[in-house]
Amino acid sequence: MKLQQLRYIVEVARNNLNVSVAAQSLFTSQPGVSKQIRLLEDELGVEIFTRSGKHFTQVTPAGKEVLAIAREMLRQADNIRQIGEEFSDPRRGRLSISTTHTQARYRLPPVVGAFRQRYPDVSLHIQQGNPQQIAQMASDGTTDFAIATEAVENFNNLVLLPCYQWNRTVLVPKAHPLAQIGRLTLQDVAAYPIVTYVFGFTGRSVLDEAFRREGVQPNVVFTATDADVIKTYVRLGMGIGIVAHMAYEPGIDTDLIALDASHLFPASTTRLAFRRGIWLRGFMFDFIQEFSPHLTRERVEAAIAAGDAESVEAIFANIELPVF
Amino acid sequence: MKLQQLRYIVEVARNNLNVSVAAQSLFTSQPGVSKQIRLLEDELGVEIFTRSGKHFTQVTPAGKEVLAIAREMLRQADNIRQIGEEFSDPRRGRLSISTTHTQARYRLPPVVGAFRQRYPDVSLHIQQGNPQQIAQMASDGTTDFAIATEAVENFNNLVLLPCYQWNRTVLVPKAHPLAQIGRLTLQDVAAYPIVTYVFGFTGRSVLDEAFRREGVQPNVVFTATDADVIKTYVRLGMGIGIVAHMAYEPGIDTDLIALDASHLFPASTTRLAFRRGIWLRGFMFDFIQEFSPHLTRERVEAAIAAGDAESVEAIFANIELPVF
DNA sequence: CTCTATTACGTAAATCGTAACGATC
DNA sequence: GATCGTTACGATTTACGTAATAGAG
Repeated sequence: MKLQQLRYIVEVARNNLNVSVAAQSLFTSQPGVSKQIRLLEDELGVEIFTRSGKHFTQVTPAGKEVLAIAREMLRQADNIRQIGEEFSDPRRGRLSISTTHTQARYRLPPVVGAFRQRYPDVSLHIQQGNPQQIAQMASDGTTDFAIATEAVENFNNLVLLPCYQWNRTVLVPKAHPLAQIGRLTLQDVAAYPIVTYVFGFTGRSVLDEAFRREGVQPNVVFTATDADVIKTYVRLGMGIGIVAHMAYEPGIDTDLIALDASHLFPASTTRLAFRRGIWLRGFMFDFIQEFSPHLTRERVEAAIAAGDAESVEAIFANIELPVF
Repeated sequence: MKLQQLRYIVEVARNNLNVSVAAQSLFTSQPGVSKQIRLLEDELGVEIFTRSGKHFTQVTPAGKEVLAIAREMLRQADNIRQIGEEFSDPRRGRLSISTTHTQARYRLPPVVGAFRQRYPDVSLHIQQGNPQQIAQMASDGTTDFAIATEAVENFNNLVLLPCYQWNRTVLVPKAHPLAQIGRLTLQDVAAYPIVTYVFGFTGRSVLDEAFRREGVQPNVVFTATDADVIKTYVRLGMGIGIVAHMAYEPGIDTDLIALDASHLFPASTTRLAFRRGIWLRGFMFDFIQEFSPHLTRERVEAAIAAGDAESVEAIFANIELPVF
């Protein structure tokens, strides 16, 4: 059994059982992959894939189990490589993060700035996506970290770290009637057409739930995945915007009035997630703490050591999260 | 990085950093091992071992971390091999168990008999030892299962399955005065010299604790690690025996009287343990259930899936264990 | 002086790529 | 007929063993 062979079967499984495509993505020849898979199967005494003539048709039951362990082993091989890089040069490396527009646009810039100053030789890769994709990327190892408010809790191989809580703000043009009201009610908000996030993004479900609970029917006329687009349409007079508070930039959005809505909708919690079992480099711990000062290395390690989500919750039960 | 290289570094670490000895135990040449370790270190960019001249002196910090993961990977490679064997021939294989004399002598024989009948092609290897050694063997992979009453709970990489509870019996020769007493008290027992287990064996600590709590000073004149020896000395008139109830064999120990002591000492729980992360073959599940009928495959798998010892306890909280 | 790791080097084996083949859709 | 995996075969690389070398205790 060779690591190479495990790499081959995993890649073939990943590419819909197409050996040719797998070979290409492995930068090697197709017969080589074919041969090595056969050798592994001979050694183990079981077929990993079932063939019909010259085609791989499915993964055998034994193959399913072998693949699961093989994937785990390859991840551990990655971990060993990470250890090598960490100890040979702790200042150089790579950090990839999948996150939403809201985080990338409003919360991450100062964190990234400070981090880059401290670790100029660490290349940072930020990938945007919807919450589901973001969590998936961290879960399957495409990215190191996922930062999101939704969906991360649906993957049970992710370690979840609560980072901060945030509330919502209603944005209106200066001349809007609501700009004169002292304290908003849901009825006030529902009286006007609303521009806000698409479902599944940036706590949109919390919004819907709050209206539903009050028995108020909001008139959502336009949705977008990010606050920049929402603000644009608020400026066009299409309606009032409901966005995450951090999306309002005081020095820049001077033509808009931000009305606090923290009493109308429950706060949402943004979390940083990474796959259980990855080996975190020093600069990764530092990035986490830069993003959320209360997430010290000790606490993150405690969260990793904790088996299940409940034990992780317990670690952070007594820690007050910042609120934005 | 090759699995072979990982095997080499693990073996060198296991053999007090002596490459020559490690090479011997790997049935290969010493320069080969040396070379491969160098190649791995070059690839990773860190030294795994520190050298002073021509000697390996210690494991580097990076090496410690690499070794931990390497050991894990090699275990997973073993798991893959197990899967191969399971699916190519589920009836053939090997099962090794470390256990105490008490289990091997009184509890296991019928289980082993039934198991051998069902799986004649599975070779069974039973190793005896003291509870500490038994748990250690399962923990480091020397054996698949450990079956013991003590010590297994001290290794946090073991999955513990409660199998049954057992009480103690006082053994006396037929002519002994105690043979006339209806219901024993601790005072009755303490009135005579006692022959029982060595400390650390077969629930001896429970014994001591029960006497201490009652403020009674027992007169232990002879200790042994197994009931056969204890019975021999009881027969010689050296004292009364206190043994596990299952050590009294009605048809054979006809010259001894067994006096129930279940009300004097709390029951002890015997557990079956195996290292977290091993892949259990079908016959292993069957062996477990043969030993403890309530340990169905479903429950064992649930115990494996549970992260920590508390979650495992919860699974068996509502299950009544057999009492012997 | 002994023990131990490294270097040197030759041999054997494994890996990989190209080309040809055979089967499936 | 296009796609895809297997077989065949040759070339390169890699791994391993023996022998010689060099550093520590």
